Amino acid sequence: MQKPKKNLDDMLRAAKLRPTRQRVELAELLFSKGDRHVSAENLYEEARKAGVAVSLATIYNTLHQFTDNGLLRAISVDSTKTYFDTNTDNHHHFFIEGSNKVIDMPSGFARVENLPEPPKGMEISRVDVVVRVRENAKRS
Amino acid sequence: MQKPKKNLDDMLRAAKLRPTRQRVELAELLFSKGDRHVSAENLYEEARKAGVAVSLATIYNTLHQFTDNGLLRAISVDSTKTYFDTNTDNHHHFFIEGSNKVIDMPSGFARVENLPEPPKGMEISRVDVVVRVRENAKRS
DNA sequence: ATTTGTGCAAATCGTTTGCATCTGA
DNA sequence: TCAGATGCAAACGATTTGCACAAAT
Repeated sequence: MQKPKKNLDDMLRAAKLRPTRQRVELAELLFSKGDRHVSAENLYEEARKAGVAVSLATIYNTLHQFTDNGLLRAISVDSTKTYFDTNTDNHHHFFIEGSNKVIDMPSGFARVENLPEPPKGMEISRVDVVVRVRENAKRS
Repeated sequence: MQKPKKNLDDMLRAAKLRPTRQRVELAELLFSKGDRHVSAENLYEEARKAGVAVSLATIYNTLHQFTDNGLLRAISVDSTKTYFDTNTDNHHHFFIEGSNKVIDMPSGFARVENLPEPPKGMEISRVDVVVRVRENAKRS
């Protein structure tokens, strides 16, 4: 289910964030088009194209605030960039080596079985599965 | 150094790398103490303390060469740093949030079931599982 | 009016690169 | 010898930060 635009303000308020112009506009970009994976640079470009005036610093701030407040999820694959996932449900990812792309795996797939006990005094906060894929070896 | 390094030399040769002084000494640091996870900065420090003369650039080069040749494995958890694992077998990791530590999970644990088909034209190169853990919420 | 957020540029941090100099086979 | 390695410093790219200004409540 999609987060309707009417409720962007509420969504932000619920996340204890003031619905400022930038945050609302970025939220709209992020949450009105289905699940996505964006990098800061990405979103910055997109905002520019959409005529949304925001600085890169604010993009970073906003992405982190959204993440800290559960609106986004940061995913770390092996590129040097951080990607943010608008889908905060439990699901995993494909990572395309070479093009450094991240693709959602349909949820329900890649269940992890037989987890060991976490170290003493620790609790599991999250389990991430990244399936690295590469182009099939070509034998033309 | 008294202990013959013949085995290290051979390991490097087998990996198609010239057994230079730096590479042999770094290999010794890396592979003579059981499984470890090091960052470039880490290893640099350790080398310095051990009186091994290497530049940071060479550390990076060496880590990557070792990785490219199957002696090491790069792991990416969500910190901004890259860690290298001396255990190249199939196994997964705990990541301690807060202290950014990486811990090996005994191999055989964390089997991933029900993997979806990779995208068309792609083949799976590796499956990584990272179990993020944090200190238990204290309820005292 | 206060508090909180934003923009900009400079600063940081991990990592990479260019290039002159060495070194192992 | 001489291709391949190394060291250094400068270059880099992503991200963060300091601080004056602007906007939300």
